[in-house]
This record gives sequence, structure tokens and C-alpha cells, in this order.
Amino acid sequence: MAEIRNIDTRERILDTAERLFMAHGYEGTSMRQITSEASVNLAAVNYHFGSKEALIEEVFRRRLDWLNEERLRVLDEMEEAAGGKPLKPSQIVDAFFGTLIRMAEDENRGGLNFLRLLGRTMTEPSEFIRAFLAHKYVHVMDRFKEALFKSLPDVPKAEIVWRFHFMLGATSYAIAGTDTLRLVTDWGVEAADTEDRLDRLLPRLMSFLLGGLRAPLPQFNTPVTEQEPATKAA
Amino acid sequence: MAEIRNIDTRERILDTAERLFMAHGYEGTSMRQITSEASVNLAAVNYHFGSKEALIEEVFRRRLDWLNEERLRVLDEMEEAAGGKPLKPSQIVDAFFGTLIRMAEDENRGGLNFLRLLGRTMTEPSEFIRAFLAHKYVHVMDRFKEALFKSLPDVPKAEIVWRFHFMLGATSYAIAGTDTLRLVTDWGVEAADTEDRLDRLLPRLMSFLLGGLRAPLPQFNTPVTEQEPATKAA
DNA sequence: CTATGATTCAAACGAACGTATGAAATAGGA
DNA sequence: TCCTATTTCATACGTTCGTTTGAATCATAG
Repeated sequence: MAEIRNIDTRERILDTAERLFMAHGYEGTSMRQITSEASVNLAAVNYHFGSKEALIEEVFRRRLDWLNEERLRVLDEMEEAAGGKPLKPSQIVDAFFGTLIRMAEDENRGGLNFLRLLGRTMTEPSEFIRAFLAHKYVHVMDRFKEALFKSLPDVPKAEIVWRFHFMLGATSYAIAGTDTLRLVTDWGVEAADTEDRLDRLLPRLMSFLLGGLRAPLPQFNTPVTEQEPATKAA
Repeated sequence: MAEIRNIDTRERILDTAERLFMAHGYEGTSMRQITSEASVNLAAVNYHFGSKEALIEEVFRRRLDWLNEERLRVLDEMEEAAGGKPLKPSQIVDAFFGTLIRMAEDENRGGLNFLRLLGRTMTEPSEFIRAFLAHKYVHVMDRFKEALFKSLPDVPKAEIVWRFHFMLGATSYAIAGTDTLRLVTDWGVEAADTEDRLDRLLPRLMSFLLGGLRAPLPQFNTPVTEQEPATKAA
């Protein structure tokens, strides 16, 4: 039958591509690298996926479809348990970013490697990749935005959107940067931290994100149409 | 004399390369694009800079030398004014990130475009660029790390380093992502924000960063060697 | 076994890449 | 003016890129 395919080859290509795209970027990774390290023929990528662009789209789809469904599932579950009452910001942040970080602990779902690839791609300038991700998962962002609006009714929506954006940045950067982190520190303290870094990344990140999300609102010099008092949040 | 060079050509190449590297990334921008859009001969880059790698290094050096000297100057000035007393975290954060954002308002220093390029490069997987930046500006990071250590003596150094890292991420992302921001919002509210975005980005970012930096410390499940109470900070 | 469709393979395609070359053009001091 | 060093130019080099092709191999249903 036509729908039966050699799963081994497909999966081996996807795994290798995921690893190499993380290490050298999309443009910096050649088809010959991918197929050679995956021990498949050069033409295999075009046969199974059609093109290099379609390949990286499948690399993302394979992981992100599950992740975003899981995010929505967790959020739905929380909202049902709350019975109409707005959620706490910490719950929403955990449903979105906690689910992401916890995915990295599951090696079957790509592990830390895919997480880093995702983090890097969000700031990478390959237009079609970002366009693809944007179109495909806007509805997830919208659901979480709405949840945050309800959770923080006293905070202007524009501020919430900005802070969501800041949180995305801090998280992408945190997971993308093993090497970048070395730019900041030589890890004189706590050198053994490499071992259990994932264990501690989540609580560390959550503290930071919630601190930022619930910070006092900024005061602008230029007049604004609306302004509301600082929130104390949950 | 040998040191007299055609400044017009050099500068035009640097300006064009800066813009194109931002738009399409390092690997995604070709020498032919650069030289053609800069209206110079194809061989001009290799003549003036030696190679494509040396070109992007010069693109960064041209802006970052000034930025990091300015950062250190502002920090020195603050510390001198404080007369030995530790600085407030908000001062240090402003000296580092405020100086960066304010640079974007100066079109002569690269403006928003270079800021975005910088933000993207920090998570880009081109090894040699990150290595170049890491080696060249470690001393600046070290100075600011030390200032934060003194400013927050009750917070474990490892936590400060992590939060510095988170702050870098939020900032890089914020400045890199015009397009990425659209992934988060359709800007139903405050559509006219595109105009004065830089005006308001700094206070918004500063609030978020300080909120994250001064957040209560995370609690780990696994036992740790040291643990100190949450800081309230300045 | 044979036939058929799915998959793999070696080989090649044209295009685009970064770089190198040597001649032509330009500028400034003697 | 001529001379010399700097800069620009058209052109080409060798490599590598993503993709395509058609034959060989494999798996499986009849």
C-alpha cells in the first residue's frame, strides 16, 4: 500500500536533522551532512519529504503538535477545575512554559536538543520557518493570552502581551544557550550543575518569569490613552 | 599612505551587510547580495575586509566597542558616585540594558537594526560569531556580574548568573522580534504603538527585568549545598 | 514464483557560493 | 608632469549547494 513507508529511514532522517539543525542552523546544515550522518542515501530526504524546507517543517511538526495539544489540555483541565474563576498567573505560566520544559525531560519527545532548536529558531531569520510556526500555532497563543487577560484584569492588555513576549524570550534564551551561558559565566560556583540542570532550570525560570509578569507597571513619560495602577497579582 | 582608505566603500559595505545580516542571517546572506545592494564590486569585500567572516566581525566590532565602553563608563560613574556603597540592582540593570536600548535610538550607532541583529546573533548557531563575541567582551560581563554580586549579597551567585542570563534572553528577544511579536499578538489594542515603540520598550523592559531579578528565590526539591532566603532587593 | 509498487542507490544537473587574479582606473605627492 | 600606491573592475576558479533522474533493489500480495 502507498501509505506504508520505511519508518526507520524517515525517523532516522528526522532525528539527525533535528540534531544538526540545532548545532549548525538551517542554512548551515546541508543535505549531504544530514543524509550521510543518518546513513541514508542523499536522495532519501527529497523522496520522503519533498524538499529541505518540508523536512524542517516536519521536524517541528513532529514535536510541536504534541506540545501545543498538551498545553491546551493542561490549561483546559485547570480551567475546568477552577469552575469559572480566573486562574492564578502561576498556573497559566506553568501550563505554557512548564509543559515546555518538562517535555525536554522526555527523551522520546526530542529532549533538550529539540528544545534548544526551538529556542534558536524563534530568533532565527529564516522567514519561512517563522511564518510556518506563526500560522500553525496562533490559536494556542491566543488561548493563553485570553487566560492571562482574565487572570490579571487590572493590567492593561498591551502590557500583558509585552510581558508574555519577554517571558518567551527569557525561556527561549535559557534553553537555547549552553554556549551562550558560558559567555556570562565561567561557572566557578556550582560546576556540577551541568548534571541536574534541567531539574533546576524549571523552578529557576518560573521564579524569574512570575517575578517579571507581576512586576509593578512601568511609568511612561509620554501621555497615554489609558493607565492603570500596578498589579499585585496572585 | 597605506592607512588612508576609501571610507565610502567600506562604510557602505558595513551598513548594507548589517541590514542584510539582520534580515536573512549570516549564512543566508551572500556576498553578491551585499556588494550588489551596496553598489560596489563583488571583490570589494575581500579587498577591504579579507573574508566574509572578517566582514561580520567588523560589523559587530564597529558597534559593540562603543557600546561596551559606554556600559563600563556608566557603571564606573555610578560606582564612583556611590562612594564604595553597593549599587541598587536597578542602576546596574539600567547601565547594562538601558545603555543598549538607548543606543538603538541613535541612528548613527546602528539604530534598531543593529540591535535586532545583535539579539538574533546571540541565539544563532554560527559558532565562530559567538566565539568571537564571547572572547571579546567577557570582561564586561564579569564587571557587571561582580556589581550584581555586591548589590545582592544575600542571593547565591549562581542564581544571579542565571537571572542575568534570563534578562539577556528577554532583552534579545524583545529587540530581535518584530515579526515574532506578531506571533503573540495581533495588536488589536494599541496599534499605533509601532510609532513610539522604542520610547516605551525601555520602561516596559526595565520593569519586567527588575521584577524577575528580585523575585523570590526558587525552591528545589533536590537537596542543595547552600540555600539562602529570598531577597527583597532595592 | 511472479508481478507490482515502494524504496534505495549512484550519478549527474545547473545554480549559487566565497574567493582569487590581473588589468584598468584613480588619486596625491614630488 | 610623472610616479607610485590604492582602489575598482570584469572575469574566472574550484566547491558545494538542493534537486532530479533512471536503474537497481526490496517487500509483499496473488
